This record gives sequence, C-alpha cells and structure tokens, in this order.
Amino acid sequence: MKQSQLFGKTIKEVPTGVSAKNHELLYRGGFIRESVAGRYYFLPLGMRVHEKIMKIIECEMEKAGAQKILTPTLHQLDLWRETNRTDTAGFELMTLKDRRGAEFALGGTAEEMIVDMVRKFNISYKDLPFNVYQFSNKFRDELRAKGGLLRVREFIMKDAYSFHVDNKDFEREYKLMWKTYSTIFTKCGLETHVVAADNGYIGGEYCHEFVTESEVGESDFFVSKDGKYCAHEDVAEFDHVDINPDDELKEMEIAQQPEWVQTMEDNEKHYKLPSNRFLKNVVYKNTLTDELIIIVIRGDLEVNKTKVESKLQLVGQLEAATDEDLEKIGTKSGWVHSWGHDAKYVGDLSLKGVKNFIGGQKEKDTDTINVNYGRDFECEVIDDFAVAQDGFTKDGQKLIAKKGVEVGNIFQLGYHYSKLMNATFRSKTGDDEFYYMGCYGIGVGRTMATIAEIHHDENGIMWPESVAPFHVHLINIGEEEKTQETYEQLQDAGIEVLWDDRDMRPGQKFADADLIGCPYRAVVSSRSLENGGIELKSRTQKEGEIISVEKLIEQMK
RNA sequence: CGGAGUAUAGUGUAAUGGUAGCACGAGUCGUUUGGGACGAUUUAGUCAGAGUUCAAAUCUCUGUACUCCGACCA
Repeated sequence: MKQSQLFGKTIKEVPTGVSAKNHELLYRGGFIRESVAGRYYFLPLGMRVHEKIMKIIECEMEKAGAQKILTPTLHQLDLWRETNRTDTAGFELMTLKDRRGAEFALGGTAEEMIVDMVRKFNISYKDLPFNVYQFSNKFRDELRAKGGLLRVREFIMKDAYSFHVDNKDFEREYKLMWKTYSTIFTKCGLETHVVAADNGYIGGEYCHEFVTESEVGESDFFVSKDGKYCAHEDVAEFDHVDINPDDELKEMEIAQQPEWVQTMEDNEKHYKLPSNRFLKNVVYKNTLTDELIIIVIRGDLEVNKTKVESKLQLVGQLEAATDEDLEKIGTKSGWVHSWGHDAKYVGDLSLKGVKNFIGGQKEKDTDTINVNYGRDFECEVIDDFAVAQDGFTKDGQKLIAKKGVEVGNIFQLGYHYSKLMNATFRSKTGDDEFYYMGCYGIGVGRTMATIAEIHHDENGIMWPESVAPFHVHLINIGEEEKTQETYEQLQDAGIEVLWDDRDMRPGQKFADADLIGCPYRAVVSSRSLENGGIELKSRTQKEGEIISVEKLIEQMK
C-alpha cells in the first residue's frame, strides 16, 4: 500500500475531550474517527488491525472445533420475552418496529437467537456437542460511552454458544474455551488475568472474565497474594474476622445521643470507636415489585449490590431507594432502623463478627447501643453481601485490588436458556432433555484498544507483529526509483508493506511511522544506499542496521 | 437517569455587546530533504432555532450534540 493513496491521515494535536491514551493514538494515527458518542468509523488502518484480531480469534476457534455462523441483526422481540430479558436487560436493549409493526431488538447478545436456531432442528444426543460462533455487530444502549473504543454502543463481537448433553461435557468445553481464549489474547500481545465474575443478566451460575490490567479499565478485581484466587469485585469473597471476640456481651440499652451525630464520622468521633463497631443500613428497591430491601452491614463495609441481586435472585431489578421510598416506611436517609420497618431485612455475615454494636434504632436524640445480632434482632437472610477491600484476606492470603479491561468472557449458562425456551434434544433413553449450555464472547474493538493502551511509547503505538496493520513501513528519503523497486520486491514476496511515498520531510515521515506503529521501519536514502542497502529498525528499538534488499526480504518473511 | 460543564475552519485556540483573528492542516508555486523545514499565495468557521439590542460568537430561552463525575453496565 502506498501511503499517498491511504485513506485517513495522521494528526498532530490531541482533540479536546480525548483522555484515554489508546483513543488518542488510534485517533491521531488515523485508525478511527468518531461518528457520535460510542459509535466509530474504522478507517483502513484500523480495519486492518481489527481484521487481524478477528483472524486470530477465528483461527483459534476453528482449531477448538467451533463453527462459524451468522444470525440476523434484528432479533424478534418475542424471543427476548421468552427469557424475560426485555425486563432485565431492557435498559440497554434497543428495540424498533418494522412497517408491519413487528417488534425487534437490535441484537446485543444472541443466546435467544441461537437457541431458537437450534430448536428448529430435531437434535439427538448423537449430534452433541457443538459450538457455533459468529462475528457480528452488537448494539448496547450504554448509558455512558467512554474511553474511545473501550466502551461503545455498537461494536463487533465474537460470540460463541455451545450445547451439551450434560454438565460434564460442558466442563470439558469450558476448559477448552478457557485455554483457547488464553491463546488468543497471548497471540494478540495481551497478558490476561482470568477473573471469576458475576453472570449478570446473561444468566447462569458462574463465569470468568479475561482482564488485561490497565488503569483505564473498568473491571475492578482482586488477586490473592499467592495468585491462586482471582475474582471480580462483584463476587470476591474474603475471610470474615471477629472484631472484638474478647468483649463481654452487654445488655442492649437506649442511649442519649447529641443531635449533631449523623454520619459515620460523627459516630466515630462521638463514641471514640472505629466504624466497624457500628451498624449500617442500606436500602434498595425492587423496581418490579416496589418492595424495599434493607441490608444491614458492619459500618466499615460497603454493600455489594451484585451479590445482593445474585443471591436474592433479583438480577437487574434493584436500585437505590429514593427519599420518597424511605418516607413511605416512615424514615429518612441516615435514620433507617436495623429492624422493625415494613421491608425485607437482609444481613451481611459481618453482623456475626461484632459484639455490642452501636446503632440500629436511631431516633432524634437517642440510639440503641450494645446491640447483638441473633439476640436483639435478626434478618430474613444472612449471607455475604459485602464488597471486598484491598488488604482483606481470602484463605489467609492478602487480597490485592487491581483494575483492568475485560477483553473477553466465558459463561456457564447451564439450563438457563434451554429451560426458559423449552429447547430439548432426544437422549439415549429416548427422553427429551434440556441442553446444557455455555457462551463465550470477545469484543474485537475493545481488544484492539487495549493492545494500543498497553503497547505504546511517547511517540505512538507499537503493534505486536500479529496484529500490526502492516509488517513493515517503508520510507524513502529521495531515491524514489530505488524504493519503488524495493517496494515491489517486498510485495512480490508477500510482505505487508506500507510505503510512505509522500513528498515530505524525513522528520514527518519518521514521526508518522512511530505513531502508526508498524513493527519494522525500512529506510531507503542516499546514505543507506552508500552503506550497502536499506536501514531496518524495529519499532521497539532505537537504532537500526543497514542490510541488503535480499536480506530485508528474508528477515521480513 | 441525576449532577456539572462545553460547543468558533479538518485540528488546536483567541476575540470584556461593536471589523471573527492566529497556529497547525489542506491547495498552488518555488527552495529544501535523516526526526514534525522555509518563503509567497489560496482555502475554510461562530451547533440549530427563537428572543433582547442600533448592533450578538458574546446576553436570554428552547432544542441538539459532546465531555466529565455519579448511577448503570460488561
């Protein structure tokens, strides 16, 4: 490719509002342009990288035995109704009608479609297992797009869906996909943590995210010091410790409290006790039933909404209660009681680790003290509902908080969809049985952005060879005829070469080459020719070496 | 969705209610050619609509878009 003919230009200045490094570099290098928030044009350079990543994914998926298909972009909305996902995923699901008034969802993920496709066949246990995948545009009406390609409203995703006779066969596939994903990301030049996570509205019982550590990422997760435990903040567990095991149990009583004591800090100041000695109440509302749920937790801990939704089986249904909601049960923010309101009470495990809590029944100028869980009050449900924190331990190992970009994930779906959609196969015994399923996704654009985020220096991107838009960036300083010859030789040898044939100063060409970030740069100039050939330099190194054309072709192969 | 902010040429920026300017970019001509050259010349803009005013980029209102924080999400 001659750069003079390449559509898309590099740009020197950083556009206003661009903060993520990958966004800046992909924009300045002429890989992408924004259409509207969260929707991007992929320019020729960006498309080449995108396609390289797709090829790596495709190659590994095929190796693992998956088969490529394609579903329509518009999904019959009735299918989503079968699985109740118009409610739980409704906020990011986009719907539209055709001229007949038939309702469709713009596909954001395709479990229903695939199950529906499979349902159209008479399938027996002999046909199982299989794994089908596609690359397709996914639409998510995100409340807020950001970080360039990291969080968008429209993107190409590789999504795969596997069907099995039972859990055992599924587990084999899950391990295979785990391995396949690790290989894919390694080939893309990304190191990933495999993080246990929450299934959210996708459904199923467990899943793992592939996360590349990065400051711009939005996945918060924990890794134990020995590396054996790795879990997303949404699900991370930790060892619960007794705060004051040696204290004697005291009688609960009502104590006078100055009116200025309102916040947790006020409490700490007034009682001269740490926040872990106080009760805290957090109120959520079930948006479907309007039921209020009060989570009672140790004062120093935060409520983990994902754990609450998951353990109470209310995925996607909870939101923070408003002042009006609190008014309805006769209280207000900061004065919620740990028992007695007309609401469902849910307790965190931490309640059992503290003797003589302060709080629980705060009135204008009084509060209860020496409150003990199990003796003075009880919750309907008690379980782990807290957010883990950096420095907590899990199985005795310290947890380290990390942040990263989720580039892929693998889900166990179990019977979730097959039961909701009544999708069965004929078993060996002649019975109809539900499929045991899994699904597996990779965001291609997000992977591309993450690679740029990880592989760059102050001058530009440093693409790994496997995903680079071109293998070598050929630059001539004068010497056009000689370069033309070299260009043709490289092309004939099947080497992906971008020739900067523009009539520009060397400095500009070098700067652009650094920005675009091809793995190698080959310079043809009078100086290089005098020294016997072409100067070849790796993008990651400072100095190059002069070699002959023949050797260049040899090395680039 | 809640809160805040911004909107001027392809990009970055200026203009306190009074001539829309500068730099980069792009075009043309010439010189130049190993780390974003130089000269000449050309090009292109006030988000949309309404209002106030002799006069609006500037003030007011409405709309739209974008950014940030939060919520949400994967």
